[in-house]
Amino acid sequence: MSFCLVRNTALLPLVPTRIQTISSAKMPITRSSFKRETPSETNPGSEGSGGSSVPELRVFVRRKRVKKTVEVIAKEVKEESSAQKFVKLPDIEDFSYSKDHMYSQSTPAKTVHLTGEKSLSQLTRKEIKSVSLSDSVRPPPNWEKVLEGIRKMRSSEDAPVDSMGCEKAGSSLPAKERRFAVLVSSLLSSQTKDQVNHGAIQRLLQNGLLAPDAIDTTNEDTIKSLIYPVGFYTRKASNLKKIAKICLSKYDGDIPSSLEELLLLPGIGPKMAHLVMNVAWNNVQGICVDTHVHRICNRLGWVSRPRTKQKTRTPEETRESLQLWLPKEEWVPINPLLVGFGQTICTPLRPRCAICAESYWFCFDGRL
DNA sequence: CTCCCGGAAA
DNA sequence: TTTCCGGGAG
Repeated sequence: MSFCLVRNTALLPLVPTRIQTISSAKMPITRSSFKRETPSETNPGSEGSGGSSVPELRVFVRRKRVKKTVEVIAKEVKEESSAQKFVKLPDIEDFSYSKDHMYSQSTPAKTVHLTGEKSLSQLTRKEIKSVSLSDSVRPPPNWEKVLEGIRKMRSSEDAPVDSMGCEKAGSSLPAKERRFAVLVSSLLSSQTKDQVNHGAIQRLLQNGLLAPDAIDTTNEDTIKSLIYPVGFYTRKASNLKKIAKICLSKYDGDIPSSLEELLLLPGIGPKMAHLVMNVAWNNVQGICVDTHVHRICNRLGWVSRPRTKQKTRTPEETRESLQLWLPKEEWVPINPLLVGFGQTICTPLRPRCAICAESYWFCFDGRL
């Protein structure tokens, strides 16, 4: 079953396959551009969320009018016929699902922005060839039950991430300082045990060095010795200085507020950038996928390489695959949940399947 | 794919 | 003693 957004954010089932052509007129495309179907008598609501599909929104764009968009489209889906290239449409504002409406049944699970100059809502009908919904991406069966089981296991066992996670950094500070603290904590936390990172942050804080101007004027060796023994402290000390300088010169002492700008900072890659967006800016651009999330999602069979059943090979692949079906309200909590689970039970080596409530039924990898 | 690094576990 | 754990960068 597919779903489609119509006016007033009502989410109604669509007939199974369909490409709707939007012709004529010059109005921007809106929710009401989608053909609306009344709920069918085949009780669409009774399906469990595990069985329902995630609509994959495809927009076919006319080639000449929107050059940049077409480039992106062509890059994403090479095997489509040259006549009709499409882009999977992610999280465009106008098309996001209303949170309180049938969220568990159908999920937007879209994150990649249309990277062209225009968002979907800015395209005119002339520029759009057609819009369709397909049901090609299905959430894994029973994912909600599995998640619930993991939550139960987590609530009875303490993981390092619970007390030391870097999202706790500087929680008592004013907003701007807090954001910087989160950024620094994220930077230091990579390749580092949570306790060690926590200690380093405390030492920086005690020395008043959790601020860009202070770091900028402090000797690199001093910083180095304060953050020791976090992993790769030498590189991190120098990255910290560079980041402080960038924050001061380009962002008025604040931290960058977009994913792209965060990624430009030395030592900040996709994992940390998403974490900082989530925690510091409270702006969910994507799932923060670290090695635990990567490993566990593959063990559970929750992610795969596009159009295959193969495991994903990198955290980035996992993130994209997971975002295709996981409801957005789970994007933030999934990280601490699975990290803790991965630290204590579903460990990379010798996972404790015997005490894992889910291993018998659901786990494909650490199976007994 | 390799390197960066310290500490913990095997 | 060796192996593993953690992201990013070249």
